[in-house]
Amino acid sequence: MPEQPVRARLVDVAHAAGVSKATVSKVLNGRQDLSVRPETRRRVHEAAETLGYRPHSGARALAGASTHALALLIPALGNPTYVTIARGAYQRARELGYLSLLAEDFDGQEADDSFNDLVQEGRVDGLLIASARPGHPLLDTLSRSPVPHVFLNRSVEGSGRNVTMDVARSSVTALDHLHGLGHRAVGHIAGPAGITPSEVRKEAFLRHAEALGLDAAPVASEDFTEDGGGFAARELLRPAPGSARPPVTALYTSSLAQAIGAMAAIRDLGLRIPEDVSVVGNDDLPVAAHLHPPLTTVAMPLYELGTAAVDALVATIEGTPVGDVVVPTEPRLVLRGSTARPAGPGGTP
Amino acid sequence: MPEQPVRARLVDVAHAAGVSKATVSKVLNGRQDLSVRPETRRRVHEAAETLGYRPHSGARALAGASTHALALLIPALGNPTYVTIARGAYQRARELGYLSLLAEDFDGQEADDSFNDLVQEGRVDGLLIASARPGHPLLDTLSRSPVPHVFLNRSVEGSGRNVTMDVARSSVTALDHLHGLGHRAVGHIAGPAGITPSEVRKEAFLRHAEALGLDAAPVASEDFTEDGGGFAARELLRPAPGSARPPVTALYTSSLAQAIGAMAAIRDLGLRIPEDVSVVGNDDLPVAAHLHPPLTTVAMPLYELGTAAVDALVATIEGTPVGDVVVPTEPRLVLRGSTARPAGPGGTP
DNA sequence: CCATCTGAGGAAACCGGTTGACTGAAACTT
DNA sequence: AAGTTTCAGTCAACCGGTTTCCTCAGATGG
Repeated sequence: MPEQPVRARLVDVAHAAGVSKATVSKVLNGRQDLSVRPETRRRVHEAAETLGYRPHSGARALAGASTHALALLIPALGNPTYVTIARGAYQRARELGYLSLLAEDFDGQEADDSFNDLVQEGRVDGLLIASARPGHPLLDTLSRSPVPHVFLNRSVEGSGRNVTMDVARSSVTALDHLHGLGHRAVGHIAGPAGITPSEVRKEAFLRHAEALGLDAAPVASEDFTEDGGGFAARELLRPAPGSARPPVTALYTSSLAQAIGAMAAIRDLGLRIPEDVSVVGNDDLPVAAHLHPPLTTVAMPLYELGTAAVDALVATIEGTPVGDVVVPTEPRLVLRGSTARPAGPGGTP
Repeated sequence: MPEQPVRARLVDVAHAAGVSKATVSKVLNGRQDLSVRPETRRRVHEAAETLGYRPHSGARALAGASTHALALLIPALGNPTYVTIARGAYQRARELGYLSLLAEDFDGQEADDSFNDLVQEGRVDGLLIASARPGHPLLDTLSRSPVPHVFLNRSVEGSGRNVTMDVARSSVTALDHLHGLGHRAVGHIAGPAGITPSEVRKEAFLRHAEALGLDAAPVASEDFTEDGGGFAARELLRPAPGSARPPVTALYTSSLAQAIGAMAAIRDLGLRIPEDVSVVGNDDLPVAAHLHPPLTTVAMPLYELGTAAVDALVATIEGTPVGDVVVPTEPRLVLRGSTARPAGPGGTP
């Protein structure tokens, strides 16, 4: 039976290794302000190993050191985008000796619940915040409190703590694809106003649409949900007065959920995908391949966003903040069945 | 400025209220082994309030008391089923003065990572385990360790710690619906073998199929994923040698993801939903309404499962375990467009 | 009138780590 | 040979709570 029924404590390890608590603590934490013989060091590690020693996080935190825990605050658990981010964060945190916890920071919540529960009660050393939005009470709290934190995905201008992806590039990638297929009128279903990636994606879309010389590039802003996507799709596809056909031949959405909602709406309108309307979604998640038709998406480096955010946060915790970071991996187009050449006046191929 | 930049500690509250640390601790924890004047009690609460006092969880844990935190272990973050469960758990935990953390307990992980990180390091008082499966290393660890825990959704026979839903009833509900529409050959896409709700659902399906006198009730077991559902659907719909049409007119799936995969497969086979094949899924989540066609589901009381599990765990932590629990709320049929009368030899309506 | 009881609250040990100051021995200086 | 460094590690205070005895004043009892 290799494991003890009771937790091994620091003094147990010290006793087993024949040294003092202080020595064990310093050795295990790899402090260099102490000189130990290699042989002693080895004995300590060995004793810790065989006893299955794990430091009590509370005791550590109390003693002024770190809890070695971080928390990732996400706006909606149900949004699969964050699953990938969370996995990246968890994995990287583990590699750095931290534990990454997950908390939903939803709107209905009391102002600072998560902050109080996690930070005020001393459970974590820092926050990865993916739920920032203008006016979020948390932002105010943070400005008055010295807790290390970074913003990921949704950034806060001027904070110098933003970890983001090249969202503008994703609009360019999507538009290039549609343009290459022959589309000359493309609608964009954007996310809510005020949320950074929404804004950036939208502006990049408009800019690149102009650069490509598109005939039309209307935008509708809605929630990141299925309903939002459906609603926006109906708006963008409504024929102009006097016309019989929709003003655009393709839609590019801000989220995968919006794409799902948009596809349902398109069909409700009696239109076919991709024959009448092509659809490109953002974020490549497993479900995209199982839609009908399978959805062409722009795959964002979500996993890397998680790892990069942890790197930035840990650096901040350790006193060497790194400033704003943009994940270097470029968005990548994943081609599936929801996009095709438009059936223009020129005739179907 | 109502909030201090630095955390208020117990002694600060004590000082502000003009009493000792001991008194504050006892008053705030509502211990009755101490008699205090109502007026003193009021002063203490008031001081704690104005100082925004929050006890340091680590200090608490160290002093032998509880951390007031629980962890919910789920097998897959991406599975939206658990989102609803997690919300129920979080909310109920909060009402009981606990914090519910979320951890993914995935297969690729080192044997007992979550256990070590959360329990061994003293971060939580108990575990809500939704990721049990036969042979899971965690089960072994738990049997050697006295950590309070309950199993939810997936149960462990004989543990006396299972919190489940009336899964058998969901099969009955689904079958009754299909039978009522006139279906006489229904296939069931079950979950993996060995996982309790899968087994129970499958057996209830077979039993009730026999009770209804169905002509055929084949079952295919696959993963809870889209791919699993697609694979199983192809198998169940394969015409018998010498026949041209599928052997069943309806499919009942174990998970929502399976239903999505099955729908894609059905269409790939050139069949229509619901004209050729009706589909009923388990678990009613937002996306079900946005599929094409919208999916008829059996809504399980997931939120209640989360709250009930927390109730059971907290009871266990406080020394009064409650034994196995079945959530009383009954599964409910949510009628949408994926089910219809079968187009039998008797002709389409 | 002194002993006892009860109500209201306090003193201090303790939980398991971390950390800066300190010590004893050996090695090196001069 | 005495003083100074360096090495290798130890001591003990401290973090912020909880909990187990205590104490002390006033009320009660005989």
